[in-house]
Amino acid sequence: MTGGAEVPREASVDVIQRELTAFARRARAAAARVHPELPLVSYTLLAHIDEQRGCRATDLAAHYLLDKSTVSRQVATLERLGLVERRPAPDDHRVQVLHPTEAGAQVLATAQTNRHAAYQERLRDWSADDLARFAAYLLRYNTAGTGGSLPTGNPR
Amino acid sequence: MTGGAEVPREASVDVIQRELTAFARRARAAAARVHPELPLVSYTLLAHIDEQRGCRATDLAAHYLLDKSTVSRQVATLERLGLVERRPAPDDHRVQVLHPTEAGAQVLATAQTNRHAAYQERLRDWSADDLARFAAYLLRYNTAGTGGSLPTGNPR
DNA sequence: AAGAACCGTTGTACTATACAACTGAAACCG
DNA sequence: CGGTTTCAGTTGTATAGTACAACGGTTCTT
Repeated sequence: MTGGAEVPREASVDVIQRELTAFARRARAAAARVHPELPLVSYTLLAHIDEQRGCRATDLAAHYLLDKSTVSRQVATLERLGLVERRPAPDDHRVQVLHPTEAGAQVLATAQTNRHAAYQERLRDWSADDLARFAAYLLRYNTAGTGGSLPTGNPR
Repeated sequence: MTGGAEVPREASVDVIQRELTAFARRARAAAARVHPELPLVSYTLLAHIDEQRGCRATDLAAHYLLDKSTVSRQVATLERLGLVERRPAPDDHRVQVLHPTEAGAQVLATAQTNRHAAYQERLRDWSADDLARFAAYLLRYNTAGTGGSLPTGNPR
């Protein structure tokens, strides 16, 4: 296998396409297993809010290619659950800055721990080198795609 | 960077987790761009039916970790669109074997071409070696996960 | 000050999905 | 053989997630 470029590009691209698709199909079910207590997308948004140390709904929409109405409702859910709070921006009354509450940070920490454990388990047999290379490839793949403007043409 | 196992496992697992998640989040939107004419999941199922040269609804459910009711409705949609047909299995009257129609095969071919082009474009700058290795890693990752029994605990 | 641009909410509609209850067919078993 | 269990698929019901469109405040631009 280490011979030298024996595998044609076409075939590799095919495999990548197929496997990434397969992954995506199952991601949802997998996510639900890891943190069943939180409505999945809400969790993702909460994580982003936390990472950013507070952000606006519009930022979330832009980052995840979601409609602002979708984000609005997700945030409303998170607020109802007491996981985020909205702080009106003093300088711009249109904006509300979102912050995780104490409870939100807690939930997030727990979920992250679980998820992390699941990944650790799944990748247990991998060598450190393989892990590093796989991570690098994924990073490369994803950042390459981020450039496109993506017309938000989701199914409706 | 090629020094030797400088990157700790933990960090790589983190990156893999984050990037795979990011990928999954965007997969749906991306899929819609590539073949907007077909309801996404229906497309996936149709592709599977085609690959298998005919299969049962139960097979689809098992393969994609979907409830049979979900598959039933998806198949119904595909049938309504004239993309698949059901042939009662002669030996077992419970079973209906699904086959793509002419039109179904056509739609599938077009969508696949588009999707393939999108992947080719995205992976244009990659060397054949990198593609092969990335493909191998994805395959390894996904097949490792397939073993688990996965209690189908999807969000509802 | 008028209009444009922006932020977020709400109304409406649709897809994807699950679980539960059901019908019909086949297999098992005593 | 006849009863029970198992299997395949459908339908009822409920929910998450999403989009688009229309709207009400806010801020910026000219």
